[in-house]
Order: sequence, then structure tokens, then C-alpha cells
Amino acid sequence: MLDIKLIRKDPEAAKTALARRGDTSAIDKLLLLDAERRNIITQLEQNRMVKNAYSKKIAEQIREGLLKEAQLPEKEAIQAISQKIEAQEKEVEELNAQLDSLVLTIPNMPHNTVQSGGSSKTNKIVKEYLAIKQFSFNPLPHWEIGEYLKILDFPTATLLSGSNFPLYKGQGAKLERALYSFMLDLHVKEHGYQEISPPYMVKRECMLGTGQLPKMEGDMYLCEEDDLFLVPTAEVPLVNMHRGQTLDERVLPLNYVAYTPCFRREAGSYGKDTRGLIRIHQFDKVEMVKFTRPESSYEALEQMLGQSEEVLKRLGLPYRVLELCAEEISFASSKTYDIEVWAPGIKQWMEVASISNCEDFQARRANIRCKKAAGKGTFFPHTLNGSAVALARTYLAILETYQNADGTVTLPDVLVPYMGGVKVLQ
RNA sequence: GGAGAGGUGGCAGAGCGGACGAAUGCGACGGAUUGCUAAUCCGUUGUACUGGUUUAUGCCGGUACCGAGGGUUCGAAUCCCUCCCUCUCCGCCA
Repeated sequence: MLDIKLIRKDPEAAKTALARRGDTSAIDKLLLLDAERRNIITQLEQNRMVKNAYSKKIAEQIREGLLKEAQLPEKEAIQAISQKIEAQEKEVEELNAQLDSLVLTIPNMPHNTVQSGGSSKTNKIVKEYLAIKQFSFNPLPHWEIGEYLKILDFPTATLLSGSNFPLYKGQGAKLERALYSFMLDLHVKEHGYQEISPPYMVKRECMLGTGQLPKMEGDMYLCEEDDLFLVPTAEVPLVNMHRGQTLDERVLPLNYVAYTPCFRREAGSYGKDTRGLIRIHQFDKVEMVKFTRPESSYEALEQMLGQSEEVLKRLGLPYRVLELCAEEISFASSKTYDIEVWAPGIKQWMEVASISNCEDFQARRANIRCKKAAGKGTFFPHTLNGSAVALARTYLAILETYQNADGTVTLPDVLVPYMGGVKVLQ
């Protein structure tokens, strides 16, 4: 949620920033509603002041014995004001509702270092790690490796849940577990995060707070009976852990990391990149979330990027880092880096991590504030989220990158302890 | 699913129609004092919205907020209704 005061103060700046990622017509509408609202509020509050003064006077006179309970002078006048107040309250309420629903549909403003424009071609490659691995044989796609090793079973998953769900078996299931255990340990032991295991279903307010709703409702799984959403990312429960709270500034920065499955309907995406583990309705992910002071959030973003990269470095996977352009960053984000790994079997770069600084956008929506340690007042902390990293695609990249000519897969060293000493999938 | 209890400031907890934005305690902050890992004393201590003013974090007003929404009343933390949430017990269940 954008700061209406900021927009009021400098509407052109807001429009210029938003124009870089899309439509700005909402801003004018917002200002119009805002002006109308404030105009009525001023009148309303003046009327209430008159009424309050009247009641106070009555109370005093009764106390001093000048008036009996039943006697009420100027009753008609005060009733007329009451009616006015009631009407104005309704108007304000309606304007508030309009303002709220409008402001919730406006995305965050891109940071000034973010490139303008759209399409994935505008994204800037800012870093590349390891050369793409060359094979002496034709590397297979992961679904063929998985089938041969009997560790991936898509037909059974389809039997259970329909298309685009994964089913891992035997060593394959263990590899999944090994991967997220390795990631969690890395972030907890070396990067200073607190491990959280949150609910996988959350209330509607949570989804509004982080910005998935109202725009993306169609992409979410909803349990209607209870109005609970399956989490599309652990970012939602992690950020919402402090929804509606006023934190002590001194607890910052807060660093949380969680493993959760992520549920996404991926509505309308059938037909594109849907084979194997590339795009599935349920995947595992380890996600980091940080709450920081506003002045240090961009420093934290770079740090978080490094922590995501570290996962891929230790797994020995070639990757590249993209700085997303204004139209490609997500709704709540001001600046986003994506990390893509190379999958040699399907010969594609695949997004496995997205690291974003949402500045105070989510904090405003979710009403998360910080009390200043010195002096009065509160401020909105900045929230950051970063994958560290998404499993299914990392998993497939491992199978494809480390496959051998005989169909076996030699696991990266860091995973061996987590696999109970198993070095090769065969 | 059944029965009961309860939701008040950072926390604990009083208030149960008018002097209540709310006692008291704890905590926090500022100060005084004391040489000993502290005690004592004094003071301060919410948030949001909004008008004015200022270069301004500011200052001066106003309004709202005691789980949420509605009702009664000149006046509601307090009375009435609806909803939500939490806790305890029972049932069911991994």
C-alpha cells in the first residue's frame, strides 16, 4: 500500500514512478477521493465538537445540581446536529471504502535503480556463476532420469491429484528432504536466521497483507468453507507473523527462514513449460524474510541475494542473477533480483529464486509498525523476502547437471551427509 | 461438535451510564541522589485521522479508538443485540 500523504504531497513523483511499471490513472482518482474525504471529515469533526461540548455542559450542570436528568435545553438543535453527523459519517465511510479498495490495487513504486520498461528481455544480467557444463553425451531431461532411477513418478501423481503434481519416491523423496534440510541448516547456522515452521493455510487478511490479494486470487487455492488459502509461498505467513503489531525498533532486523510447500494454481499457464518438475501446483521452498530499518533495507537486499546464491554455489550449479525491470517485478516489490539455474537436459535457464525489497509497502498493508527506541512515534519497517531456494527446479537442475552417461546421478558433496552417505543415485 | 469463562494502553489489571484516553502495578524514558553489580525519590510515557502553523522531526487545536459491527441515550469501556477471537472442560481424532 502506498503512502497517501506522500502522494498528496507530490502526485507527479508518484505518477512518474508508477508509470514505469504501468497505469497511473488510479492516482488522480485517489487524490480526488482523498480531497473529498478530508473535506467532509473536517465538517463532521466540527459538528461532533459542538455536540460533545453540549453533553459536557449537561454533565456539569447535573453534577452541580443546576439541572435534573430529565431536563434537556436546546434539544431540537442538538438533534439536528446529530442527524447531520450521522449523514456525514455515512459519506466518510463510503469514501473510505472506495479509497481502500482503490489503494489496494495500486502496486508498489519501483526503486530508482530499477530499469524502466517491460518484457523479460529488459531484465539485466548482473552476475554469472560457473560456465555451463559441457557433456560428452546428450544430457537427458530430468523426467527421463527420474523415470529410469524410479525416483519420480508423474503418472501416480496424476492418479492422485491430476496433472502437474509431483511424486517423489525412495531416494528421490529423500533427496527432496535432504535439499531443504541442507538449505535450512545453512541459513540458520551460517546466515543468522530463525527457523519457523508456519501453518500452510492462512486467512484472507494475510493474503491482503502481503499483496497476493486482491489481484492474484485466481492463482491461489482457497478452502472456501473456512475461507483459508493454501500458502503460495512462506513469505505470506512469515511477514504476517507481525500483522497488526507494533514492534520495538530494537528487535530489528528480524530474520526468519521457513520451509513450506507452496501451492499455486498456475491458472492459464497450461501448455507452456509444463513438463516434469518445471511448473507444478505444489512445490517445496525454503524462504527467507527480513524486517529491517528503512535506511538499511537495500543493504539487506544485497546480503540476502548473496545468501540465496550461496545455496547454489555449494550445490555447484551454474546460475545467473537478473535485476528485474520495472514491469517484471512483483506487485509488492520495489526491487527484485531473480536467480536462474541452468538445466542442461531441457537446455533452459530456470528461475529458482526471487529476492525482493518491498520497502514499507507490505508493512503498511499489514499494519506492521515499529516504535522508535528514542523519542516518540512509529515507523513502518521494510520487509524483504527471498527464496533460498525453490526446490523442484533446483532438484531437476541437480539431476540434469550431475547425470552420468550410464543414467546414474552423482550427488554434490554437500548433500551426501543429508543422504545418509549415499553419493550416487542408481 | 457440546458446555463454560473471557477479550481494557508495551504487559498485568481495576473501572460496569456523565469529572474516563481510562486507577494501580510492572516495564520504558528523562532527572535527582547514593560508590558499588542495586536501591530510593521526582517527572514523563498510546495510536490513528484531521485543521492551523512552520523549512522541519516540531508546535497549537479537534475527532476517533477499551475485540469488531450495530442499537438505546444529550452522553457508552460501562446497558442491549449480532459477529469474531482466545482460554478451560467434554466429545471426536493424528
